Amino acid sequence: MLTIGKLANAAGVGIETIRYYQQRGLLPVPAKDGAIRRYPAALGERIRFVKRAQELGFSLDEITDLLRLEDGTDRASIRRIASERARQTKAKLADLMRMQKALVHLIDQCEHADAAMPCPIIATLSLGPRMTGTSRLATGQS
Amino acid sequence: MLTIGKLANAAGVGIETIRYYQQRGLLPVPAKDGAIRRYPAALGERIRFVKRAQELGFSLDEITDLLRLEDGTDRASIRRIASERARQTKAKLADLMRMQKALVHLIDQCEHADAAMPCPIIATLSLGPRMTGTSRLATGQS
DNA sequence: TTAAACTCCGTAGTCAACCCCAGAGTCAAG
DNA sequence: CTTGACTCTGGGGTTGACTACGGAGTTTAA
Repeated sequence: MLTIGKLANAAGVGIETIRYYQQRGLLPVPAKDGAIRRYPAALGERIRFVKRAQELGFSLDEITDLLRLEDGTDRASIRRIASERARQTKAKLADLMRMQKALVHLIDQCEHADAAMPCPIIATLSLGPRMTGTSRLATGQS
Repeated sequence: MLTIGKLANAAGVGIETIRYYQQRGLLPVPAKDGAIRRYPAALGERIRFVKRAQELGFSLDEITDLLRLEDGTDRASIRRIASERARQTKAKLADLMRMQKALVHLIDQCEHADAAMPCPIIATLSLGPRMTGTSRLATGQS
């Protein structure tokens, strides 16, 4: 049994992260032992589960779902969550690739265009997207 | 000269977006004509400039800089901003590609693994990243 | 002329995933 | 028994790009 600080340290996160995960229902809030709560060391694994899932792009909401399926028996549900993530990652990839292509193209044009002309980057932004790909790019961030 | 509503409509944004851009210094605040401000129709172009730059992934801060270089004469500065954006986009692309690759791999494993075994997706998240790529993935979103 | 629609300005809320702080209490070492 | 490191609870702040709200004044169409 660890104090919250030791647990945080062992799992490589901040204390606030643990408290936040408790609020979100990702981690249990253990009963108090006196005035202070004691955490099973095994919770470190759970925290690392969350962190690893985050590295794959899962949101805490999705990870909450994954944790409910943690026994690994409902593979269809798990796959559904992972597939949805893969789908969204793929979409974002497509967006970014279009952006990257357009950027590289513009920079290249700017480098090789006549020095007397106004900058092709500004010109393109001013006049509208007559760029290499035409489809709508995501405006948002995420 | 347009009212703010007409300008917003013409530029395809909400009124609040215009006010926000004014706060950020992306758009001027015209003097009042009586109790109401009137906007030159040409500001629509400026708004569309911002929106197009956003589609390429530029932040409003970067766009503020681009607007200061709007005359297109300082091509080196413009290229520096665009190149930095291209660099970051590229980095994010690399991250996303690693994620995507890992996800697809896991989903595939889950689909083809012995039904008696626990789900490989959960197993991988539980045991640690022994995945196809080893480098650190961005934890954040953005 | 009166009602609807619009404008002004400022503030506050949204989303995600935390981080930081204050003040009081508590625990372990010396 | 004191000191200092830790914990508790509750709150607010951060980032980016907005969106929503409220109440008062104003303009415009019927």
